[in-house]
Amino acid sequence: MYNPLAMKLEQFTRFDPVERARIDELIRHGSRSYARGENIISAGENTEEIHLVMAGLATRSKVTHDGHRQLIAFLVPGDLCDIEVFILEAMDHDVVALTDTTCALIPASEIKRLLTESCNLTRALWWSTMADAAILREWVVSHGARDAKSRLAHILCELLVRYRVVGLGENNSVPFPMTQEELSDATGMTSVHLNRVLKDLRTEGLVELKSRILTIVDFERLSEIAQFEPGYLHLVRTQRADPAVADRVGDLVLPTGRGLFESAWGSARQALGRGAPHKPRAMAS
Amino acid sequence: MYNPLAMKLEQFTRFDPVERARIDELIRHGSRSYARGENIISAGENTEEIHLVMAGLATRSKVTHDGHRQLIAFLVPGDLCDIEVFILEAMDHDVVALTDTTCALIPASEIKRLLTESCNLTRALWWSTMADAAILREWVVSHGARDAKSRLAHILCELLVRYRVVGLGENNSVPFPMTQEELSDATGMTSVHLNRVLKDLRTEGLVELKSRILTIVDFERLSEIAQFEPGYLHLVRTQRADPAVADRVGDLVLPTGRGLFESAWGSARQALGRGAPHKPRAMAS
DNA sequence: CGCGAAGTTGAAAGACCTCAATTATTGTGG
DNA sequence: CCACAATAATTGAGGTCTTTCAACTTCGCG
Repeated sequence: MYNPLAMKLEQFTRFDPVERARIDELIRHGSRSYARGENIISAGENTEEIHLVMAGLATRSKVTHDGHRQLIAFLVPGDLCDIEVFILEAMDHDVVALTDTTCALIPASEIKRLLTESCNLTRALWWSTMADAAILREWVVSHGARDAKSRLAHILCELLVRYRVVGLGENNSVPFPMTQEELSDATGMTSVHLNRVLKDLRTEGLVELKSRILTIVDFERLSEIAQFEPGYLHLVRTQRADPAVADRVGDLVLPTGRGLFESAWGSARQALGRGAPHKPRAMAS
Repeated sequence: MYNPLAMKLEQFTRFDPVERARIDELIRHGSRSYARGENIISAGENTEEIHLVMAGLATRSKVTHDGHRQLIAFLVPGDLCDIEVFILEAMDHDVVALTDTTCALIPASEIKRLLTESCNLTRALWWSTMADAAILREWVVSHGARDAKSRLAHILCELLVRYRVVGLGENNSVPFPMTQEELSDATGMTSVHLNRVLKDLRTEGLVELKSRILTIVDFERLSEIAQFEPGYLHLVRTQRADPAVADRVGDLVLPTGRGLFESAWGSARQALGRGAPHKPRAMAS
């Protein structure tokens, strides 16, 4: 059974069979499908069931007072939509299906039970929310400090890596069902300008985007333009992590030797005596 | 003893004397001072002690490949700098003192113990990280969907409220030790442009900013320009919260009746049968 | 009082937006 | 399977917001 949540959490830790069974159990309590454009959760709601994206693509979004919509995050399979309602009184934003999307519905009580029963799973869930926050920080950097081209390139790199982590997409292609208008709401520019910038990336032979499939032709150059340093995704494959999991995204490697998980602070970690990050094998595009 | 962490967490829950003593204990394990400009934590580090800002002002920051610095968050007294190193392998950004700052050093073991001992305190800490993430989301909205003037106004409103929560500042004035250059790195514009936009706010009689004190002269109009809806800060004062705590920020009320904690989804919550949010008393500026 | 850092201002260039029209693509009913 | 409508993508021209560069002024502090 395809369990993207488990695949994602395995980026952080290794599960024993009991824990793994526990995660599989989580997604068996029911599911629901949402049509494209439908709200999965709306601001102000406080659901009793946690939504886990199983298939499709969703987004967090807010609309400003003057009608400008801003997408705040993408939710790919394996992402939890609303774990915050555990603690916060209500959602402060909408979660919208960007394409037909199905979510597993996890009763809040199940999560609560898990939090009291398994330390390892609790840590994994915590990691998940912290990794989400790290992505959010990078979005702030993108929007505040990068120009349109770099910003677009960065978001494409992010999506590629995140899809690959949950086993979706082949080679350097991933599903890309959203419209340019939606992509422009994510990158904080007009759809007209996005179209022009995207055209630039296309004519430079960096990406292809047709029939809802994004193909990154030249990941190395694109990630240079994006200043994409995957370390912020915190996909650490520690000693706890399964080597087989590591291989799942292993071919996303910059031929220059800057691997997916090698980041700007690799040297710092070495200095701290924790060793350099694992360097996956290089491989042709 | 001034304990800004407790003051902040009391926005979310009420503590019994034992819990309160536990929080006071946390900040008694030692402290350290940092000069302005000094790194409190650097990217790549993985500290054994959690840093809690007790006085001063700090910021999370990242520097892009082309040398552009982006501030990602402000850390006021009561904010935890690096609770993520519990879970993540290493910090993915720097935490820098914007003015002379002192931090309490909380041994990680103390936090761990707290997490296993007190359910209420665990929830409170979790709330704290989720409220931080909510602020981050609003920063993305600000940078992606608001123009320079609105963006600046928004960040000033945020700082005012957050300072007030921990009992700092009087009336509508708060400490504001950062330079315009640093503020421009936060708002994602050049210092030149920031200077002009700030001048506009000043000449319109909305704010005053001199000798490191920010005074918000007309909070109502400023928050209109900012489209500031304080609900995103999740400073819910539930039944668990102490009314005395509520009063601490209670005078930050928009004279029009849109209170500090009333947000766009007030009506939605009502429709869901959970009642309207608590409406603090209105009061003159 | 003098020095360095921070704040302020002007003018011109560049990035991005707006508006509007055109073309391509997708989905649907016959 | 095709025709049609609706949606999405593309392009052009001109305007606005923001940046760049450089000079100048003010402030803080020894």
